[in-house]
Amino acid sequence: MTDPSEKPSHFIRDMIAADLAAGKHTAVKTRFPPEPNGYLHIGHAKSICLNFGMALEFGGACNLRYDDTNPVKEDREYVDAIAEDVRWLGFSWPGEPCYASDYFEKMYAFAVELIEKDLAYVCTLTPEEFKDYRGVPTRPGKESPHRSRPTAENLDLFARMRAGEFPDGAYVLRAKIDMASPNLHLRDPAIYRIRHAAHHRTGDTWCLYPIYDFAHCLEDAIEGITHSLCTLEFEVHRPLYDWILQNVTLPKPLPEQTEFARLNITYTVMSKRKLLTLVQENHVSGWDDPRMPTLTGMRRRGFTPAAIRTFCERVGITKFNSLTDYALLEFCVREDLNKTAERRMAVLNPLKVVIENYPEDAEETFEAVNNPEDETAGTRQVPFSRELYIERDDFMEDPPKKFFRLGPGREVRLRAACYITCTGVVKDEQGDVTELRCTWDPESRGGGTPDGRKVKGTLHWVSAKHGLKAEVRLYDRLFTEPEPDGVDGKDFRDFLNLDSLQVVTGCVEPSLAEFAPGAPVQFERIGYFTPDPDSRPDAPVFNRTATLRDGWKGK
RNA sequence: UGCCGAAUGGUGUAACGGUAGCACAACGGACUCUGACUCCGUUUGUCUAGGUUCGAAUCCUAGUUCGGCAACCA
Repeated sequence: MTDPSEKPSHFIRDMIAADLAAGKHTAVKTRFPPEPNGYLHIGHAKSICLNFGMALEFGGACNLRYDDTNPVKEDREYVDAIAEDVRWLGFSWPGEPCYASDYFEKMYAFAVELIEKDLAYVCTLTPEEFKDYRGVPTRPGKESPHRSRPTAENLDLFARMRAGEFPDGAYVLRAKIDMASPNLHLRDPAIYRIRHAAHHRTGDTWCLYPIYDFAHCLEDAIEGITHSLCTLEFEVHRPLYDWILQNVTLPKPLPEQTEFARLNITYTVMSKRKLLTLVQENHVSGWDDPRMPTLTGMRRRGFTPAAIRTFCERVGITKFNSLTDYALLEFCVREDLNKTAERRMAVLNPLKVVIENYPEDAEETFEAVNNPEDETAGTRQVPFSRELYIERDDFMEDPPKKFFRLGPGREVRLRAACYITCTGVVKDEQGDVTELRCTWDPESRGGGTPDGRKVKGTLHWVSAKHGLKAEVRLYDRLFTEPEPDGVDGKDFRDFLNLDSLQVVTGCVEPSLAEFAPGAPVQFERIGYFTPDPDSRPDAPVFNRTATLRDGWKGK
């Protein structure tokens, strides 16, 4: 899929194609500019797929750039995790990642240029005064008394700000634009603030840091970005983005900012702040908790890069604030995993079955297909013996007509093995079923019989003697509300799903011990799983990625 | 009551003045050694009101609704 015409169009793809066709640019250059203050989530994946995707599609390049202009919030830990996540998603960037902090010296020079052009001034209003002077949307602001400070004095003060002569917050550099603008961002916005804080890369070199609006457009220009794609909340910043670029000396063409709607998915939250809260308050085990919408969490959960990329493509790119159904994400993983995951059998809620007419000490193996969707996946041998486990849900003592599974006197097929008929039910004092007595038909070895009789149900099973005990972590949506952060007067934590994690001990096919964390597997008739990093061959742990679709649902 | 932006089935998206299409979801059916997969079918839509036009989801006007913006955050 390298031909853009094969994909459904969206306005950004159309715009880039038009820009290229018009000769506005000779090559496309985009960037993905995360701030290293948290882990990447599925919302970032949309942006990553867009930015890297457009570059790939049009034969250009996309930079990974850390927008690290605020040392108090950023950390090295995040830098490494972000690069790993982008790579995992399947994208690469030219050379080393870029850092806004690499441009601090250049940015400083651009700030000096603005001062020299009388387009910036040092202001000593306190933050409270600053806010007061800015005014409100419906009323113009008023000009700072320092607005007319002479250029030489501005230059001197700005140099002394850099030299560390003043404490945090004492002075700020402001762009001189228009205090009466209906756009608040144009009312002489602050562009540099004093922060005596160690930066994760530049250390103590600086105590003066540029603010986003000033820094970001310059980062784009310095890197020769042609299309600066960001989310809708920056739409009102665009006039300032353009103003900065137009008022300093820069080669043309200048980068242009285009905004698109961020991703929202039902039953989850998508802000770094809220995700951080979940981590800090221990509602989840960490950023990589499989219930988190973070890429690291989804990876641990068993989501594949291909599934996430397909999802991002299907969600589309628009300027409309939408809420995408989690079911679409689930569909995308199932679609991918159905083709790639090997099948195995695992019983999550075991019910013992004794095959009365099967010799006590005998055992044999049956050949099972690893993946019906992929012949090259081959087959495996599955051990069978007199005592087995089946799923408790696959038996009903008094089943309704439409129940295809096991019941007294009923015959079913054991997947890849043989037919069995239930001949007796053993119960404990409470009357709960503890064991099933069955007989098998040796003629049905392999799953069919010479007389050609049909059975409606096929059950998965595990030989009691050969099966491995495994911890299985069943994950469900983290929230009970489709829009946990969209309910008036309620906090998103009010909607945490207390049953989002259920841990069971299952009995699994021996061959499952060989699976490595991240490797996808389908437990037949149950769902898609992957071993957790906690998993060990002698103590396997599986995370449920997604259930299988269930067309029966117990009706 | 300021500015910016957006409105197409339950959800997400396409159409670029010429038959409103696709996907997810839901429902029904076929197939089936996974009640999976696959296949077939059904239901549901252009925010409202005017206007331009042979013809409007698309262009114009007015309105309605929703989202964003008042960190020395990004």
